[in-house]
Amino acid sequence: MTDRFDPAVADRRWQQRWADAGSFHADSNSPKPKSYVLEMFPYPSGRIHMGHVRNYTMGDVLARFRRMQGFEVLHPMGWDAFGMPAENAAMEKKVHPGTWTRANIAAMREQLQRIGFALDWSRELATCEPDYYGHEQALFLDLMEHGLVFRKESEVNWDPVDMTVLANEQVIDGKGWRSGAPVERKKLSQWFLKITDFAEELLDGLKTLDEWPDKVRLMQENWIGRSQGLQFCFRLAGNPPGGANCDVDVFTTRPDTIFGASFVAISPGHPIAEALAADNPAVANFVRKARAGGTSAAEVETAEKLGFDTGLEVIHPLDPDWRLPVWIANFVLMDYGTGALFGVPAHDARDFEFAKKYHLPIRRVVAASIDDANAPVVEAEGGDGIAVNSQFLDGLTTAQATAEIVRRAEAAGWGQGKVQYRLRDWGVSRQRYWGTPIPVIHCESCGPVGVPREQLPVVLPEDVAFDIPGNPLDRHPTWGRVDCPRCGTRARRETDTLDTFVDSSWYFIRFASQPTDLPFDRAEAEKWLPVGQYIGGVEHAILHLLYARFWTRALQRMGKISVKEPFRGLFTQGMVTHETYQSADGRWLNPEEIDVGEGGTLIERATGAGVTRGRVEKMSKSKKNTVDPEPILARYGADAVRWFMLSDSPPERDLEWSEGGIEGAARFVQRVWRLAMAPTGNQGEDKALQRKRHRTVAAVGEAFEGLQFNKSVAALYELTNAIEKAKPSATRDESIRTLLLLVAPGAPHLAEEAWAARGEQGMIADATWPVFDPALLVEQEVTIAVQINGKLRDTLAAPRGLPRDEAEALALALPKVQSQLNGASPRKVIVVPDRLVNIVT
RNA sequence: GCGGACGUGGCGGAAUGGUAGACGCUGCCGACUUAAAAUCGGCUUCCCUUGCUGGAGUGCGGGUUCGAGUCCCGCCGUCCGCACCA
Repeated sequence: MTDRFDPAVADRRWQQRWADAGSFHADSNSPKPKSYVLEMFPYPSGRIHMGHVRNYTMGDVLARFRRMQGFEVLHPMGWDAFGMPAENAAMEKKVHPGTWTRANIAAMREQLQRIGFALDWSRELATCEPDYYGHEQALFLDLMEHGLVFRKESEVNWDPVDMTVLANEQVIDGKGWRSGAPVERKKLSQWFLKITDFAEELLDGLKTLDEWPDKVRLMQENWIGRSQGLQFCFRLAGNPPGGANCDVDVFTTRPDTIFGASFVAISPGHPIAEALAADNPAVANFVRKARAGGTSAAEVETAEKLGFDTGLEVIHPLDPDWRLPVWIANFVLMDYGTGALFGVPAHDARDFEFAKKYHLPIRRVVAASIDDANAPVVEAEGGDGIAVNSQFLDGLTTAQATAEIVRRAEAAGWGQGKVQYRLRDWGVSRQRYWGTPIPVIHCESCGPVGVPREQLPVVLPEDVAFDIPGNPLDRHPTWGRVDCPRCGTRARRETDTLDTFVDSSWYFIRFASQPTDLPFDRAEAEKWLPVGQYIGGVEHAILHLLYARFWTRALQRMGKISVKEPFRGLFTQGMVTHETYQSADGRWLNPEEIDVGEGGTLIERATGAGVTRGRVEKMSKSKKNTVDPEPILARYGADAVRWFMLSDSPPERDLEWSEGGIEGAARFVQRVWRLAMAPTGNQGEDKALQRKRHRTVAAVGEAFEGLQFNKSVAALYELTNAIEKAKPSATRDESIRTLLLLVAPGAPHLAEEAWAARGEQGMIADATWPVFDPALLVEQEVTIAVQINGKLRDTLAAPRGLPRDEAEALALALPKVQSQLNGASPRKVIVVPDRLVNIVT
């Protein structure tokens, strides 16, 4: 028997055995209870990074734990394989995006297998393959047929050099992130999914997700942004009474401040503004200027409020003689509410700033009490209070006044209560090649028509070139030329592709069931769904998780599936971080570029200049602080790397990579191995160790249930320490066996190798999770703390269940207590059985 | 600006209102060894002290309680999300 565990041999051996035995194959027809464990699937960038390793190790531990508990486990893996990096690679390296992507997938699959994850590779999928995206196209057609898809002109960030639409994150200081060209705003006809139809449902559904982090639920709640208010109409002054009864529609959450209005502001994109701009150069000029402003947070923060007085006036709905000027203002958003608002400078910070600048009236209509009606307004007061200077509302609370105005507006017909959402419909058009083709054909006479289902999948053409910017699908000579499926005349294929977030909105359903002729088989998918535990980065807290929830609900509404929420449990894990180094002139440096100089100072090898130790940050190429998992795996083996990922930090927090940490994990692997190699067949019972064993089984199981892997590691270290200190006994042999079972989810190769070496039957991957006896969890001998006035003075050993009065007597008899009391008798004695005695003087 | 989380040794972090610092990392001392590695034993919150005893201690200031890292109030700091959403 070797005295060292050799991962170089053992890792491969067991990975092969598991594969040969099909150990992690998920059987949909198994009679066992089902458990679906899923980690967010990776983008195939080319190499696995430490973040992946941490994410997938957590899921793997849970999956293996569930199997040992007797569940039929679905733990699949796939590839979020469409997206821009493949096209960038195509442009830079002259390789086809598909070639690049598939090579990356092959490399990363190999890396994942090298770490020994318990994955069902038979269900592997890649979103860039027609056998995946073809089904997605079918689902898109379903959504179209149910009225959940529409086409709309919308403004996009357009990069005129790369000839493509950019996401907001890709616009840096007003310039395209790749080309550096100033980004233009351009109106394009784009495809949208009606996620706003589900706003209320998605919001309400959050309440049912009690296994999600509060933080994520709150973020989604804010993102959906429900607000209740009043939508009402202003009539333009001078319009004939019999004309249109609504000229300017506005929305407000503060109807109670209606008597504080001093202007109406409309967005530069508002139809009235556009109409005025059409024949008034001054207006056109202003509109152009107002729209030029950037959308970044910093620009918005510092942007000056700009306004243009149109000269138009509207009539106050509650006073026909009261006229309000209509301004065009740059801070009014066209795509929220109605694109118009009434300004109440006294009670809204933006309106206040605007009114100050353009010398508009500032009129208090809310005060702390009716007596403060004429208190000066020095800054906008947005809070609730008592209505003042508001005619019939005077004296009412904000809530009462709001209700009263809504009631009157509805009764008189000039407005009505309304719920407004911040959530926008989901624009899914991308002017890119490497994505799912939108299955639509544009016909001159029939309009956009869905591709007939028998023609699916609409496959991306392979013969494309990336030597010139823009979407190769647009300039492909034949791909776009098709006949209209409805009238047969010459038509044109849609060349936009779908946002890759669509691909990731249903992959977890396809994992559960993958027939060839359908996106999924309902009955089979429902055996597994919802995902029991989903694990991924918090950066997806909003977009991906919201889109997947929407998609699932849309499928449910269309009668394709009965689950409403795709992910029952969600866990957002922290990042893997590492220290950083910067040169004197601010360049990030690799640790290899640094020498340690005299007195421990850091010196840049190339220049001899000083180096500063930067903050510990998320591993990233730009900060040069990445650690490639591959050489670490080669050096320490899969189990040590897995173990380190579980140790040290609570999983929801960041984990700092350290050499010491991985060394410690590797050391533990060898300690367990040495224990496992100890001779068996010993006699005798060790009661203390027996209790420790049972307590550890309980503690590790509980920690796994709560995904508190760092606590499971600590408990296992304690058990290991206890076994090492114990003398040989039958209990000790049994404890070592238990240790292997408990370690198996985290360090499976070690556990298998030791299991086999000890002559145990079968693979430990198929073993049953140990049970514990609750009666053995409590010690029979307890240590009771003895306090005087809450300060610890001594302890005393006592049998468990010692009566209160006996505990009190024992405590009072202690010499230390006697000397502290100095003859005085205690005023009061608090006894907590088996825990403590507190003597109050 | 709005919303949220967090603050405990040299470091990562444990602690149902009941012995703060489990467990790990680092460091120091010792054993084994020709030596090194590996391994094993011990110490490692701070202050006074030879040691024992003692005192202080969970960001800061108050409060509730026999008892507070934990609960309440007010500050300070760090991090995260959203952001002209009417």
